[in-house]
Amino acid sequence: MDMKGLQLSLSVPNQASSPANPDRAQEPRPATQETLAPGALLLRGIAAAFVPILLDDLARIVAEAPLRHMKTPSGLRMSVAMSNCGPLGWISDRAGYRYSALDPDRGRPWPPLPASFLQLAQSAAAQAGFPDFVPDACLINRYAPGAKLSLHQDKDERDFSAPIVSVSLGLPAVFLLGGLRRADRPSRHLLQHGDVVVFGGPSRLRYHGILPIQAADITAHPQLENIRINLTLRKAR
DNA sequence: CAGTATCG
DNA sequence: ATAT
Repeated sequence: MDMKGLQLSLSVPNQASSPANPDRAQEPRPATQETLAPGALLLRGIAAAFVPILLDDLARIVAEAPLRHMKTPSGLRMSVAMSNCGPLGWISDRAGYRYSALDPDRGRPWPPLPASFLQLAQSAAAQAGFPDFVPDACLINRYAPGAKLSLHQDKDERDFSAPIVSVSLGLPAVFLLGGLRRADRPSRHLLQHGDVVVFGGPSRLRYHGILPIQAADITAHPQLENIRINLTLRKAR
């Protein structure tokens, strides 16, 4: 049977609807914000004005520190390709999850955190009630169609008082936001190009994840053809 | 357990 | 959805 047709006909609970008018599908969306949970805020479209400089900086970063598929501690390949910038980078291998000042693939420091990343993250954090956010790590995630990130907690940082700031570019994704226990049923939220999620305070340790990405035609940015890029800024130390 | 396999 |  045609499972794709069936899935397209099903509504996704708790998920925002897409624009009905195709002519407006890639217009800049007005900046709106939605509280997903206490301490978790979705800022729709706020990265739009930053996109050209973000992509320019991103191209230089991944030219120096290439995206790669890390391994889980159990030795399995992650479907999301990752790199980092900033003083610290999140890495995963058989030795576990941790932050490292050196890119293990190159034996060199990660590229610097660009001003564009820092300014966007601090602006988003301030709007969410975290005016003093100073990230020291940015994880870069590249999702091709089919890539996903199953439900997990960000708990490798020393300082849980700082929020996580997550920037979405390119293909849309369904974001799962769970509770503090893995068994808590997640809510679902559509993340689109230019959206930023900030989660901190009582939501800092919520389980979260991304459903498998679906291919689509976004057309606006050749660098984002058929991929989703997620920038996740953190204070690791 | 940031993945995958298997089950009803 | 559930085990791991």
